[in-house]
Amino acid sequence: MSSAPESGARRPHTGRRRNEEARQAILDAALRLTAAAAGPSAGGGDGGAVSIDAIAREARVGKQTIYRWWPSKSAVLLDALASVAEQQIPPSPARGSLHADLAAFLADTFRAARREPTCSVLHSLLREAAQDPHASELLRLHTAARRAELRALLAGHTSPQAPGVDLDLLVDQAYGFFWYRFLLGHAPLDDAAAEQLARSLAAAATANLSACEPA
Amino acid sequence: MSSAPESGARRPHTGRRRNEEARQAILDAALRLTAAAAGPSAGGGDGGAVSIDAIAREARVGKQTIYRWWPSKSAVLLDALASVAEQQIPPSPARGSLHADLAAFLADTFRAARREPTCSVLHSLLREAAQDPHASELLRLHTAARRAELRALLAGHTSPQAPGVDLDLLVDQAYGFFWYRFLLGHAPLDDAAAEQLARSLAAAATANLSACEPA
DNA sequence: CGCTTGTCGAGACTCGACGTCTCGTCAATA
DNA sequence: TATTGACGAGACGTCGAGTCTCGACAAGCG
Repeated sequence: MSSAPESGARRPHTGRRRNEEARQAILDAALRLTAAAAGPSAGGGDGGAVSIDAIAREARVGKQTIYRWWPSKSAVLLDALASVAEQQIPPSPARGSLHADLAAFLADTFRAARREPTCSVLHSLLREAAQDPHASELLRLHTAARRAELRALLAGHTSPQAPGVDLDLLVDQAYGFFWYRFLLGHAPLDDAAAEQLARSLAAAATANLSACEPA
Repeated sequence: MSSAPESGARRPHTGRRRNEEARQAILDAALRLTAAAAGPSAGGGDGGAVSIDAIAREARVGKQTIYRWWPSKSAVLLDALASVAEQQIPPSPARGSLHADLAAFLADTFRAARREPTCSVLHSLLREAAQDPHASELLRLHTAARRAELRALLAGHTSPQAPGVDLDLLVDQAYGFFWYRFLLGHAPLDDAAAEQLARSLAAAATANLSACEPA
């Protein structure tokens, strides 16, 4: 994440400066290769493995230059994703009903995850997260902001402190659904799915703590 | 999966037979090592990487003996998991309310995933699934039965063919929630979580297609 | 009994990736 | 101008996957 390390105690910073072009080249190469490895023909985008060596070669950069600024491949991918995601997801729209806001939020999320190179990078990130607890932590931190957005959206629509409704539970239902389908690919993550999921979550959120037994 | 390959056209089967002890030793070694690699002290159970070489060494078996019968490490782990899961999850209990049945089902699932060596093996499986589409397919197939159980449970309680309620959506919400928390580990998968998730899903299932706008 | 077939344990082998290390070079500061 | 530190390039050690070969062994068949 921290591609610009904390200069901490205001060091005089003698010596050669960091090459900004190299940084961009590395990030771009990571995006390009990850998307390409997903298969130029197959649109699946499962993000075939991309090695650090390949990124360095593609970026015309020494491998050490990567390891000097990023602790792991996950960190590089996360930075690369951040450089793309800035102009990916539109800001939260006007406030309508809970169901409408939810549907819009989820549809935006799903749509961003369908686009390249985001799709392939997310796959690679998921792979790293499953492998390395440290990468898992990084991914958690990186998605925390978006999670908080969803949580705030839910909180803004439910009755204040309605007991029996755990917002974190709903957030995990939403993002769990997303990552689950994203990983397994057994069902689509399209606008229809976003719409249905929004309806389901809205129903769960509004049914506060009333006993749910239909009989 | 097919540790007993299709004999197909009824071959006469000349030559030495498969060593059943070796098969068991491999499965046991896979379970033992995966659980051990998770950290004997730390109860996290994130399932540190276990190599095929290590399994072969632990099982006192040639590496080729593993590759002869299983196509990949995932297949070995899946078989090992299956040999454990048989006596892990109790059969579906008596039918009560939707909420009660759901809570019982989820609690059983979560509980099984907390036990060793299941926990570590699931982590390894998740890692493999994220890496290799083929492993992902294997995992999907292996969990299909349990998914179908949950789907049947839901179908048995909801009004027949209630429009607007997509059972697959609910199943993905449940299992997505499970895998999401299992991967990230940011929140517990305990009985309380199962109870809350059951309530949320039951609410979503019973609120059929009525417009969910509270306003 | 031998011959054939196919598995067994063991280990050497290639291949690819990770991460470290060392060059000689180059830019910026002091 | 000397020092400092990033730069490209690439060698290196390590590890795991998967393949291959080897001699030994166990079954069926003639």
